[in-house]
Amino acid sequence: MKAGLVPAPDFDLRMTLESGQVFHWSATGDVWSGLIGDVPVSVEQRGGELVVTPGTEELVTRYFALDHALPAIYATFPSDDFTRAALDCCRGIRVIRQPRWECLATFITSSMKQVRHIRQMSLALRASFGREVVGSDVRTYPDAGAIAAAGPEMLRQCGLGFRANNLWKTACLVRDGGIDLDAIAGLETPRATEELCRLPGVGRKIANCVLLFAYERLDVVPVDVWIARVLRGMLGGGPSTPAQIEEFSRTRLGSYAGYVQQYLFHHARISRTLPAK
DNA sequence: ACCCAGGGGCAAG
DNA sequence: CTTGCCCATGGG
Repeated sequence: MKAGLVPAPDFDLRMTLESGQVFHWSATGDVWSGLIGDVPVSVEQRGGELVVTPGTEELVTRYFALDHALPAIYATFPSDDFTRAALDCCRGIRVIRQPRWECLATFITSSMKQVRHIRQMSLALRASFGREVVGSDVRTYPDAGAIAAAGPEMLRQCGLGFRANNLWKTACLVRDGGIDLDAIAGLETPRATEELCRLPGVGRKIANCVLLFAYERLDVVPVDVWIARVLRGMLGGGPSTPAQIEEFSRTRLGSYAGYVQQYLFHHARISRTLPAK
């Protein structure tokens, strides 16, 4: 691999970073700057290659999951009109491999917030409680100890509202060993879900976000208001309870249902109009 | 002024 | 098993 060059077939950097998975990258022209963990990285896509900060090639490859065989994953997608439209629109989005705590904490703050607000809170938390990194405008995501030490009132000043208590309590549990985020990687998905749902502010939806984005459970589907709408459309009217929607997502979206979900989500969000039946 | 946002938790029916 | 309500904030 040439220094600073990373092969990136079947990849769309911009859409991946704008698809509501991570919230701390910023673009100047076509050059994206951010942190992968605590490593400052600059990334620019030129066709099927990425120009990256020299020395970060492997890190970038792993973070953006450039080893996922996208054509094979697409082959498992269902063939309905909704999914086809989403794929046409969003081809090249990859499900990023995120740091566990950063992902968990960020999605605890995400409840009943728009993507733009999640980004604001994330950047505020980083600015207030993260560590400065040479070569990066954005600070690291504060670890559990830093969030726990900050206390709920300080967290609320970052615009978290009622989410401040949940984030603080969860941070205390993580810091004090009440839960082991690394150990969850070794659990079967149902057990892992159960473990995550013990945490304050974590229910099925956020647990599924964390499992998909930080534990590489690519079959898991977080059902938010957008996905619920799309899946209701796929179901074709009638009464569709949350339980029915979950069931549908598990059984009808294939073995990479989490990938399908990510495409449906981003397509619905950017088109602002649900695909016609 | 009103409405909604990548929800969760708990009480009540 | 469902439905209703509250939590609190920012942006359209």
